[in-house]
Amino acid sequence: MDETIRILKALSDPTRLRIVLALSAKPCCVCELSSALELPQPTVSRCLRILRDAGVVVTTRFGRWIDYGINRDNEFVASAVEAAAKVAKKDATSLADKKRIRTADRETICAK
Amino acid sequence: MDETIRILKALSDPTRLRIVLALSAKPCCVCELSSALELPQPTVSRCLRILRDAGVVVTTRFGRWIDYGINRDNEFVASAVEAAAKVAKKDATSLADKKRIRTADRETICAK
DNA sequence: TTATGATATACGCATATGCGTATATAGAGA
DNA sequence: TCTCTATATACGCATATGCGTATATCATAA
Repeated sequence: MDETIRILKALSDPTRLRIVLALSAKPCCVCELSSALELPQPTVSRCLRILRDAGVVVTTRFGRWIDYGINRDNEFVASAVEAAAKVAKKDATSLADKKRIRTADRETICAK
Repeated sequence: MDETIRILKALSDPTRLRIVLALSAKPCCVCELSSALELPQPTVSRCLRILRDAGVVVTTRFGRWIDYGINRDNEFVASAVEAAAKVAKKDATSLADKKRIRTADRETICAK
């Protein structure tokens, strides 16, 4: 139950839920999120740390980047994210975020 | 999305989730919850206020008591509670709570 | 092995949260 | 209408949380 609370707590912050919903569209790295959601890099990094500690997201390294993705292996996470994504289909911010995430290209973003 | 955040925030507290899981077994009043979960009455009342404001629970008056129940009309609430209940099936506290809730009798509790 | 760049952490601050204790309110029943 | 009692709120306190700014870390690519 403690784990469930930690997951709910992690999801119950606007910035973090925004990130989670973006990740549910496509796994991506800190810089892509930071760019697409227009959030400072430390903010994104901190949010992801909390989400990771709670077991909401998992990481995979791809060369110089670390990809974050939804931890669908966790049943509770999977159903909670799915339920939230359903609601988010009517949310302008989330829709715009997803669009920008899909077209985000880290080669371009990071080469600056 | 704001509503979703409010629901998640309301659920992401141990005491409140405990109450919600108990209510998912049987709608009941403040004094029954207070007695069955062994929590001070103001604590239960405050928790229920927050859950109600968030739209997680709804109230019905029955004579001198006010029954609180899960607001299953809200899709997100319904799926979140269902998912949490699934996890709670393996939780000792929650199982014990439910058992006490089912046998709780407010006539006895309140007549003291 | 070193430099670069992606990611993570530290620190400080303002705000939010949860609870215990005491007290108020409001509706049912007489 | 008045009383009783189930429920709600007030207040104070200790703790937790989120973010901006600055800086540290560390794996990769050269």
